[in-house]
Parts: sequence; C-alpha cells; structure tokens
Amino acid sequence: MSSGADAAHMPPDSETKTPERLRRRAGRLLSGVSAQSDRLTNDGLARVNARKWHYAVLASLQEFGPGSQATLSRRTGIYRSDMVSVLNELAERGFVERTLDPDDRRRNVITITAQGRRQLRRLDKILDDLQDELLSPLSPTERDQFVGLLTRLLDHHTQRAPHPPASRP
Amino acid sequence: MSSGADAAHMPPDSETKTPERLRRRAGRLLSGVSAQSDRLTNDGLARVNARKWHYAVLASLQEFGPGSQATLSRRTGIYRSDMVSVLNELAERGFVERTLDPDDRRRNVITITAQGRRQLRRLDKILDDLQDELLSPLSPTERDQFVGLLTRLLDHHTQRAPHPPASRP
DNA sequence: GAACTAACGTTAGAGTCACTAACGTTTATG
DNA sequence: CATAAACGTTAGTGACTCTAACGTTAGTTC
Repeated sequence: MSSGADAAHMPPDSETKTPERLRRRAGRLLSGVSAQSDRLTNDGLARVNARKWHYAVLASLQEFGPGSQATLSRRTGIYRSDMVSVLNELAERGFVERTLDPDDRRRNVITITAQGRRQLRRLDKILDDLQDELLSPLSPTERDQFVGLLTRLLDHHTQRAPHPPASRP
Repeated sequence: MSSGADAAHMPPDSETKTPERLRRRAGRLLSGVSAQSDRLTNDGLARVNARKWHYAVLASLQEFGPGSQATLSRRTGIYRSDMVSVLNELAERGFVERTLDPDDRRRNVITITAQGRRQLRRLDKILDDLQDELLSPLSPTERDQFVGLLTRLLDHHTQRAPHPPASRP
C-alpha cells in the first residue's frame, strides 16, 4: 500500500526501519533478545555489586558441594583462567573460602559460607524478578514453551558439539 | 538413586554437571543459544569471507534503496563509527559504491552493485542453511513458535527501551 | 549575511567478553 | 625415575559494543 519499494526518492521510514529480512532471522532475534537480557541482568546484579558468574559459582557450590577451581570451571562453563578473579571477588566478600586441599596440593578447595548462601538466596530473588521483566510480554504458558524450546536447542548443540570450541572450557 | 546431594565426598558427575538452577534460567539459556548461533553464523560467513554486518547492510540497501551511512546505521543498528570499516570492506569487494551526495556534501550515498545483489543472494542462502542447522531439533511448527516468541520479546524491549542504551546507535 | 546549532563521516580509544598460551608446582603413569 | 598430565595463575589476543572528539557541511535565527 503505502510503504514504497522504489529506491529513487526516500520514503519517510526507510530512514529508521529495519529490513524485514533481518527482523525474521532467528540468529538476529536471538542475539537481540540475548543482549537485552544481558543488559538487564548485568545492571540488576551490579546494583548489589555482583556479577552473573558469582551466581553461577555459588549455585554450583550449593548444589554439588565444595570443589576445586577446575571442577567449578567445568560445572559453570567459566574458563579456569577467569575463575581466578571470580573467586577472588567472592572470597573478598566472604561468600566462599579458598583452602589448600591436603590430599592434593595442586588443588584449592572452594567452600560456600553462610554469607554465601544468604547472597545466593538474594541473587536468586533478583534474577527471578529480572526474568519476570524479560518475559513480561509472554503468558505463563508461553514462558514455559520458550524455556522448553531454548533448553532443547542448547542441549542439542552442546551434547556433541558440531565444532569443538564451546563445550568444555 | 545414584546422584548424590551430599557434599563430603565427590560423586562422579558433580564434576561436570551444570546445576539445575542454572539450566533453568532463561537468561543463561538465551546467551548460551545465542552464543552457539553466533559461532555458527560467524564461521559460516567467514567461509565466504563475509561478516554478519555485511549481510545487514546489503539487505538494507536491497530493501530500502541507497542511503547515507548514518541512515544505514539507523536501519541496521550498527554504530556509525563502525559502519566506516564495514563499508570499506564491502566497497573493496565491489558490493557497494560510495559516492559523495551532490545535494548534501556531508553525506556519502551508498549504493548496492550487481555483484552486491549476487552476494546478498548467496549470503541469504548460507544463512538459511545455518538457521536450519540451528533450529534442527525443532519441528516446523515449533520453529514458527520460537521465532514468534523472540519477535514479541524483542519488540517489547526495543519499542520504548526501559533503559535508553540499546535502541538507536 | 553572520552566528549558532546540528548532522555527517571519520579516527581513536575504552571496556567487556570468550578464549589461548605459557609458567611453575604437584600428582599420576609408565 | 622419567614423562606426562592436571592444577592455579598471569598475561595477552581478538572481537564486539559503545563513547568522545574533530573537521566539514548544512539548516536556523537574528
């Protein structure tokens, strides 16, 4: 009707509108929503001086108990080179304790503290709220659908990774 | 049964398994799938010496016709500071032409060439295949659902951005 | 028509993120 | 005992998003 496909003169919204081709691409949609989600969670966690990796480590410790840094690395997907500073931050704040493993003196044993458990509960609450905000346009049923689809996609692409890079840091 | 919740000694899979808490978080699922998708498309496009921004610019030119760099910036979401090198690459390869706008000598007018249109068709094909690979675990109906949900989420969060940062580069 | 404001293309750079390489130390393997 | 492997750690790379500033050109206002 009114939206022109001609290229000669400039229709009013060819200035700002995103091409349909791009809007339909799943990859682009994904990175868009993911970027928005990242922004949301980063901002939300920054308000309590935390980062998303903090949550991953604390949750892992709570669920599986103490472990070495390499173990935590494998459980959370954080590279073991980056794990160092994450644990430094968590230890500074008193959420974990780093002690030498007497049975294997290469290892550090990381343990969650009472404060760490409290912090984990707080972060859980925050992330719940942020997830609510992110998924606010969807009905409860749709949210479940969405999470279900994402889970299947992620599982499929991480079990036997097509390319080796992403599975085991 | 076999998966222990105790923390004292180490059960076999507390070494590698990701905590349930993390696996259910929509934000984490999103960034996981998005990362996988990025890897897929980056690798796929690199095979023909292209990048995803190339596709965005070419698609925009094809759909809305020639435009200034600032216009392309607004249409694609690429910052105008980054648009420079993207257009350099596209011009080097002969996919676009950069000419001074005689009516407004601040502007460059970017035009897609015949080769550019051919390249766009090629990239479209490649991206279709990659999208197929990404969504392979989903049925056609589920793919539509997935894209629909993503679209609604993205639209909701970009129309009136809760935080100003992400909408208009 | 002069002075101010705003948009344009461009360069440089900050900050974050996923990821690799290499090191010294310690434990397992042959 | 020698070699290889896993650990924690440091440093650094490359990509990506985003900000700041500059010179140039165009509208706007008096």
